Amino acid sequence: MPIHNADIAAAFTEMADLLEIQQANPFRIRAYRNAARIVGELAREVRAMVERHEDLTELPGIGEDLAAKMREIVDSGRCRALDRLKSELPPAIGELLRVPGLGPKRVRTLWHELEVQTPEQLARAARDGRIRALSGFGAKSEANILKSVEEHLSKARRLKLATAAQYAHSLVDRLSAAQGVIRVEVAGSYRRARDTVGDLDILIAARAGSDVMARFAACDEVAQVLAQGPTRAGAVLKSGLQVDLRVVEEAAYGAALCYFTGSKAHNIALRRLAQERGLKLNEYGVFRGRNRIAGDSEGSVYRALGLPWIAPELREDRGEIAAARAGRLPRLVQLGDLRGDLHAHTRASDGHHTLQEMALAAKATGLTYLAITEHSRRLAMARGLDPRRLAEQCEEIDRLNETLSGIVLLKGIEVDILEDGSLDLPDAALARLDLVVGAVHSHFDLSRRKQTERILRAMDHRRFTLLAHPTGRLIESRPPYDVDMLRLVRHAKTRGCYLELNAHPDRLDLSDSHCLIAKEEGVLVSINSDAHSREEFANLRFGIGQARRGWLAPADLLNSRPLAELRRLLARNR
DNA sequence: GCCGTTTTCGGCCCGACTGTTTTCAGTCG
Repeated sequence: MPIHNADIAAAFTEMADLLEIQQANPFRIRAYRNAARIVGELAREVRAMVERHEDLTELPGIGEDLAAKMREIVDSGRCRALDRLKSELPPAIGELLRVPGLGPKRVRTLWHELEVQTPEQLARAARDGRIRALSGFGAKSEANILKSVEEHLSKARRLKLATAAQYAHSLVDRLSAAQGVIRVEVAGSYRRARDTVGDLDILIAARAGSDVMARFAACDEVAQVLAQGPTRAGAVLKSGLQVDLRVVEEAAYGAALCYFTGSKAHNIALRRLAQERGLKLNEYGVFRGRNRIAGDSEGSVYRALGLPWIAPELREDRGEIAAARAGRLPRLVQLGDLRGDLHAHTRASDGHHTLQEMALAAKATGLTYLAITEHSRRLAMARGLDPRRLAEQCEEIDRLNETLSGIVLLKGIEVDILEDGSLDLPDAALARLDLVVGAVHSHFDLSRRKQTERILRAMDHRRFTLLAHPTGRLIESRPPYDVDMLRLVRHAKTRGCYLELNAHPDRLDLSDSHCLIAKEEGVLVSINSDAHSREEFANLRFGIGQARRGWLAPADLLNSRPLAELRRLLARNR
């Protein structure tokens, strides 16, 4: 089986877990965790780099040792150092570190004293009352551990960004109304627009004596308060979502926002930068000795470190600090940069509104053109169009365009890419369309080679313009199909076609790192809603968030172009 | 284990909260 970056990342994470339980040098552990993150987010396949004898130590955080381990994993599928560690420790003990409240020390104690090696054994030990007798533990710890391990076993999943947004809005409204509150903002991975969030981090600037903490604890959504101090609190909502609250004075708001937004890796890099300049950065500000020299706004914090402000979506320690230093941060795309949307459905297939209703909704969203792209006949479930119905819709669009103002409908199709890479409609049916959006809706489990070649072949079709949701993933429910994205991107470049960033919050496909590949290879991306109803144009904002995480600027997009330029770009490969 | 406009050795981010601790260790973010 070929080795993918995720396999290497998993091996390094396991190394870190096991080393942590062995109480190895914490910086060595960090090096493995850091490497796991770097490899996991890497746009290019390590396997391909090894085959081309590229120098892996060029990657940040990868030195001679880790490079050798990466080569070993690629070549043999194994890592002897990891095997050795696994032979010294119970095989699955790293899993215990995932239980909240347990760190390496406690896991080690539980293992040595009670022979606990799995979450199931941990739950049993807690129920039997054996944990409270251990030194450093007590009845309260035992109860907490039981609760967390039971939750862990029932698998608390991450929430999709759009779902978290609903809870976030309601909490922010509630907390804003508390006495003495000046500002409220959701920070964390939510603010960085990650596609899923594990918890909500809410930051509040408040005057002394504010009752916001008490208000928070008394919110009716709160199921359980986990921790509560004067400046910090944590709670679990009835929905299962965890919320962490932090209250700061106004003068420290910017530093706290920065700290609470993360990512952790970005924060560490910033603090190191502060150190180099003889400064100290914490959540209260930037300090020279005891003097706070910045902290009321994020801008002041970055300025004190000699940097321009960095957008939250870039704060992943993926080169943004170096780019900021060099004055080379991209001007990230914003919702207002979108001129149109190239993927939407109506009642003709599985949408809920008429052509006219969709056109007016798109116009109200601020768009100037909208491509109607129904499913093709193979997707019978979605009432996919055959050539006759497609021709009828084209005529209807022509008629409607004569009456519309401020918005132009484009004629398109979301045609199925069949298993062999051919398209689900004949050439003649596609010929009169403004664009042909191709999509994979079946045979998700082909081998990487077959899946890749299937899509390459579809791109070879002279009418093909845009690849919809390129990996087919459904967040938290269906993994992406196995495909060589770099090859797809390069082929799109030579064929003069484009890639979609599907903005539906269940998809967000292209992902952020795939956007980076497209940008580097010079292939334009179209951020499309895939709207099946008028309301779903609002999803475009999630696509914008993902595009910003992928460093995309307006110039990297297809649908930031005015209609005339778009038409030229669509015609390029005809 | 990585890294280097002081360095190939000696650093490596910083603080809050909990529980069990009588002064702090462990965990978390």
